[in-house]
Amino acid sequence: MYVSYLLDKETSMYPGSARCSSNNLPVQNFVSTPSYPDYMGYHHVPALDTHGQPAGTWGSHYGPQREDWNAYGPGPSSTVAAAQINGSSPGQVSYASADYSSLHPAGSGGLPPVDTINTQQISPNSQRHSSYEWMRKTVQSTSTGKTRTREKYRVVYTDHQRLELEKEFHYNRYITIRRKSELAANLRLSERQVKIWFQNRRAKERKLMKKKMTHFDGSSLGSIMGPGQSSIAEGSCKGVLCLSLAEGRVYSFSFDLHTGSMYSLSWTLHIDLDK
DNA sequence: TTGTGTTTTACGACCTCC
DNA sequence: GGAGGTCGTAAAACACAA
Repeated sequence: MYVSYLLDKETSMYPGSARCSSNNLPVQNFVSTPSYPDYMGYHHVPALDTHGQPAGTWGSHYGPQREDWNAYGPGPSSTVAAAQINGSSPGQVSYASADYSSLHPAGSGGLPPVDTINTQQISPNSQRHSSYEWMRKTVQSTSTGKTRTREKYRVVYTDHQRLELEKEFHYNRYITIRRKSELAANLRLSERQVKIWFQNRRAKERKLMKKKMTHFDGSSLGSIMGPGQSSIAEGSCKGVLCLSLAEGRVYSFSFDLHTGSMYSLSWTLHIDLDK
């Protein structure tokens, strides 16, 4: 098990999204990249790769929940529970998907009938969606043949869906086919939606990292450095040094060569508690 | 309230890999 | 050839200042 500690003296460098300020569940503020500046260095833990197991909770997959996530209430303890508490909006419920249909054949006992779910019970966001009948089917919206929903083409995922996706992403930036299937079933999304969400999430991370690097010295460092590597941006007085001082411990220092003093310090510590 | 900028879903084009 | 990757982009959803 890895424990990651993050210290960032320049918090302004990684402002959290204020997007959810009106929500009770500011999901992105604790799981998005800004909160994990060393996301790219997050190590996959094979020992915990129990993705082949039946879909369960974050806890069962990854051990104890992060304290940060407690505010979001207990995670689903089973597929059914997930469906019951994920606050699936009418939008998700009604989403027409071949993947979803294959996972949830009519009459199967896995999930309660859509109509029996109180879709307003968990997510504050759900209140935003009054009616999504338009999502029941897609139409060829344009002469180009593009498949779009009748009037709109994008649903807003519930906080719970985002949370679970973020947790999965935090664990592994690339989702396995099996895990994708489980997650899709748990969150009542199609596998395609999960796949695209991960693609978009990786794109977001790259964007943030690029932004971070640009902010760092006014020019891109070009790549993410691994342990033992260092880099000084050309024409810049600032640099970054990544050191692997001890097995399992990675320190990343940012410094200002102009003054010779640290202008900021951030480090990440990975400890393999199983060793 | 409204205008504007940002973020979030979703898609198409193109590429690589098996 | 299909699946899944990145990249770029459209448009809805959202936040927030004026």
